[in-house]
Amino acid sequence: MKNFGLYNHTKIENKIYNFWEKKKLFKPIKNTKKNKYFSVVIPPPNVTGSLHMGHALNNTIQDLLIRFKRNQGYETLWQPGTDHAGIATQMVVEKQLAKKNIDKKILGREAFIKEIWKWKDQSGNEIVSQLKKLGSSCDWSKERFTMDKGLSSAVTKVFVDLYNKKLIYKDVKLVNWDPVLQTAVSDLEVVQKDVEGKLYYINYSIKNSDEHVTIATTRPETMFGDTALAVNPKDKRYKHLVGKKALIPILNREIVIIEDIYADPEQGSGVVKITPAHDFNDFLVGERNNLEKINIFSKDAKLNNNAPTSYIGLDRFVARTKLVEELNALNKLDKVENIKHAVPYGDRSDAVIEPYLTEQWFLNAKHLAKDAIANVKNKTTSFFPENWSKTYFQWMNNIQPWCISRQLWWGHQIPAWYDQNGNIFVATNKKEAEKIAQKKLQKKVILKQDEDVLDTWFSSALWSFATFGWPKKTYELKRFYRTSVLVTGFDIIFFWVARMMMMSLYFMKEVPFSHVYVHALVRDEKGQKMSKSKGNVIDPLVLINEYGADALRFTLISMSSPGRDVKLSKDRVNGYKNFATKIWNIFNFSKFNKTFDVPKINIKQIKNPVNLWILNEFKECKTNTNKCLESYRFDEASKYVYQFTWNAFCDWYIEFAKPILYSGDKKNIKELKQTITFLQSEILLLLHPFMPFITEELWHLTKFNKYFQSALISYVSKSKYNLNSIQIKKAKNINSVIEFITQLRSFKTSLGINPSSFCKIYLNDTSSKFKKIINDNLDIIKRLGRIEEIDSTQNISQSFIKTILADENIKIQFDNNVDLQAQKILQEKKQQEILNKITICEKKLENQSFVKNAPKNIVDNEREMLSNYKIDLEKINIILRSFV
RNA sequence: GGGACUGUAGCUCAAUAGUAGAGUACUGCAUUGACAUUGCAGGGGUAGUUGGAGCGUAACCAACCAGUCCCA
Repeated sequence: MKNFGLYNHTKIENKIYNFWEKKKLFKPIKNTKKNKYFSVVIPPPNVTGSLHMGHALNNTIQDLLIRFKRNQGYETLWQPGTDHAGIATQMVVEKQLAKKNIDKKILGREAFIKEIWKWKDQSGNEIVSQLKKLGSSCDWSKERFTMDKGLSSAVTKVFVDLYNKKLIYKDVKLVNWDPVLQTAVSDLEVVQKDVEGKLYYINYSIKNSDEHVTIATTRPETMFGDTALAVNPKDKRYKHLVGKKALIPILNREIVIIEDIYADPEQGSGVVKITPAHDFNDFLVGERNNLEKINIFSKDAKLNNNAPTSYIGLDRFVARTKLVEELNALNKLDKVENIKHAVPYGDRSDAVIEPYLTEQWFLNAKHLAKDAIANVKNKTTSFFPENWSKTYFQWMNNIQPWCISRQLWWGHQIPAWYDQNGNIFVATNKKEAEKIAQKKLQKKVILKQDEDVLDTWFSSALWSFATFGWPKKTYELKRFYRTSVLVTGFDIIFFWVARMMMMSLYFMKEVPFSHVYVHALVRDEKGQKMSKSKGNVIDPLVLINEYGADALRFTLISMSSPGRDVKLSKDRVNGYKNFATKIWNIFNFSKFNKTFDVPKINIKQIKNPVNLWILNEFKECKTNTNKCLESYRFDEASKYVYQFTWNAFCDWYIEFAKPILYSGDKKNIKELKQTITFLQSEILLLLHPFMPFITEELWHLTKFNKYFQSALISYVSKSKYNLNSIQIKKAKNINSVIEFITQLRSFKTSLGINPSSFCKIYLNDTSSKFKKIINDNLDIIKRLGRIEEIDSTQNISQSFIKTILADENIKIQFDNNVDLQAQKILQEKKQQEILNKITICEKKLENQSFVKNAPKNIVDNEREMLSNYKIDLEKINIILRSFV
């Protein structure tokens, strides 16, 4: 075969991934160096999930880092897994059963959970196969699940330990209650939405008085649970009412009028109704004033026996309508205003959340937060970008008790048992609980386990150490904890990062990760959040099919600027598909021209300036890329590799290489081939973390795998080189060559001369250094500059144009007639530009405070610039004079 | 209400306070030995506005304008 054919990502990607998996190349390769390890735990996607752009970005970045470190010889583990997503999963399976007309309540808890496991085994791992499409090099043999045996026993142990330390406790409190799912949810699972609503002004009459007060509420039905009215202690208007009784309309129950700072004199009438069982603020007022808490709802948010008879059993919104009508009829409704206000919704059910009084399990997060705050403050764990630590602190400093119980079936059932008297026994299993109970009560007791399960995030919080086998002292735990970096989105800093910090510090006595890299949200090209309802969702799998995983990865990486959202457009992805094609074709070029040699090189022996130049460029590129990857500047890193590969290597170096290749100079050709081959192997290595599929495929097609006895994914680079000073000088000369060629092309274009037409160049007015550079690289200059002849001796006297190229006075002769007027205008334009620069420089240098205050090197630099500009001006003036 | 962030070329974004850049789009030209998924060249900037500190600012400070997000 003459070449490798056309680039076709669909033919490559699955094949390569299967190869990696089959050869078990994602497994860590052990080494004995203490700190030469690199580990990442995956943010476990929901089992119900399917890959969206957020996942794609998140996992691309992790894979980039993992592959980068793996190629550097680190013992590298990317720990994968999924989470059981309590509510979401239960909902999915419930819906499936509903289709078959099966009610989960009739089915019963045990059978229902069996159904969920069945579903999980059949279709729960879609997300994993999608992660593979992206190229994720997780060690799948270590895949974990938050409900697997190991994690479940870790969860139990953690619960029992924290209970025994009194950090987990039961409490009757207001919680966010989801009346549709009929479970408590945490603050974080509640979304505040701004909606159009109504503010109802209701008159409460004062007992034994003609007076009444008006209170305003958005939820009038809660008045059945009122236990007080409050006024501000400083509010003189109502001083006379304090201590008196008011009557709840319709119900005619007496409630007391109290003073409390919560009442804001500026707000409405200044009187506020207090419903401690149905409002978080009122709850606190109730605690302060020893008010009764009257619950008026049942679990599904229908009114209970505490409401008037005609309201019992009505849904909260039906009751509201009925109540408003009745109040109006009784003349108790002062007015109704339309307002916009924030209403809490459940993020899963989209139901309006009710503050609801129940007994739940809580974790004393405030206690655990102390260490978690301190370790970020002292940078044991640092955030990238650093700014996100502020968000972390803000939440941690105001942290509330974490409600960890959920009234669901799917999840870790709480390891607490009750006897018939309601005594609680917390233990790792029923037998243990019985033992404890027996010891305590001195008799045999029948125990019943708590029906509730734990919040899914409770198990996720153990992810950073439980996935390594904790509490067993495994090799993984010893080697890979603490993990190197956590890659995550800012939206789960509270949900997950903060909670992992707390749990890990408590149980491992060490932070879970050294770095937290927080990446952005992926938006559409207009900067809008992707959402199904807007219909602007771009499916990563569609992009992978169309453009290839490599192209998608490179796009996401290159757009990950810190502090910016990723605005994704298909055009960009297509652009990087072109980049992949370019890479492919450069290897085709080599194959076609038989430039492949063994990728071995003795850098010290390299003499040709173009080879030295590209080696030097590569070295700089690699240094810069590595630096950027270490500091999480992925956008910059991708820029370096892109520019080197396309601009330096393909556009310039290969063009330089052609005249050598087609010459008969065997020695020169050999050196060239060595350089090309060496750099092609290095380019594949450099690009591998960004574009793993195409690079691995080419690594095999070139047989580099045979030579290096390793697949690219696990090849550890050892090449290190420095050019000596003579070599560097030669390499730098090529920059002058490039400058000369570029400016010559530009000059031709500006004169309207066909750039492909040939010209003659006379160098007799140029410096001897420049002459040498040109003569040393004559072939490539002639070819790339389309120059027929370069003469440095003759002084021609007619039909030439003078110009400045690469800061040198050059005479050029063209075959066809040249528009001298255009040339003159061009030079005059340049003259003006230089004059402007000279003016700016001079002004600066005339400014005494600049000369006095600015650092010496800056002032010197300015002086040098000025003198250079003056030289340039003189050169142009000579040229302009020749037109006269 | 509290907090965080952003405003630079048509678009997406860079740049230690010291000569404002890249990708892409656009315009023109090119095509026989890797590649039109290409090459070469070109135009395009009152740095959101206004003040202030500073020899000097896109960058620092303040206010305002516009927008995004988080918490309540």
